[in-house]
Amino acid sequence: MDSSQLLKGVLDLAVLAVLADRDSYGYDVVRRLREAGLEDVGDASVYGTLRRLFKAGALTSYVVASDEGPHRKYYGLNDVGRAQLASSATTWAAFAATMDDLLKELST
Amino acid sequence: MDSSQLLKGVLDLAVLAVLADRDSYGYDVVRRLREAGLEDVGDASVYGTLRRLFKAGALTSYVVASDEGPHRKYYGLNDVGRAQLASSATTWAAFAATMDDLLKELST
DNA sequence: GCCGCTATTGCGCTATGCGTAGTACTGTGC
DNA sequence: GCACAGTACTACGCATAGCGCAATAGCGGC
Repeated sequence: MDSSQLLKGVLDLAVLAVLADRDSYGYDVVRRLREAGLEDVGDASVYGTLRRLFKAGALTSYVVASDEGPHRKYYGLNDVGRAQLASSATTWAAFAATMDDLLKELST
Repeated sequence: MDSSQLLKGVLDLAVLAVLADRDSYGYDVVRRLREAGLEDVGDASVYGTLRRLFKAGALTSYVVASDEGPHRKYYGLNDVGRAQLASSATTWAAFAATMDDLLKELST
């Protein structure tokens, strides 16, 4: 849980944040992240993150059939996920503030 | 130069920011980063980052003898480094703003 | 039947940050 | 004079994350 996790683990946070809004499936998570501004996220990264979070016990999962294509594997937050989201969000905020401080001194 | 670099490459930015203030050597960079709030940075990571940035042509380097220990390898920004700092800082700001937006929606 | 869109999985690559160990120089205390 | 702590750097190997790419598969339109 040190901030080093944050250095690479921002995707986890982003994915959790998206799922907090509502349950979603991989393809849709990718779309929503890109719409939110993370245009460079690879689909494989998101699928990997979802599987990792699920394996870590932070997500629920259920499959839903679709009329417009193959089945969709929905993911949703459970209590563990919500806790992780809250704690990661806090860590992120602190880290971002630290970085902003560091960069702010450039102008002075 | 996509934002994916940022996901892991924040250390580069932090190191460049510290060096922008004044020339410095590895051991000192570590100290200053920790004082700035990045308490968990490993020394090996910083040394590695410095060597990588130097190899990439973003830093100058010169050795200075010291009275209080072994020699110090000082690093300083050159034009390439300053350009990289500026561009990374911009990318970081955009990325951080995006993440903050994503997280802000949690409360609504 | 083929193409494009939706949707997921698997494999291998690379870079990064980290831990640990090792080298080496200085000043202090015994 | 030597062990030791603090300073300063290097080298080796590890784990992991995100990425690119290919494969699979269902659907609708031409």
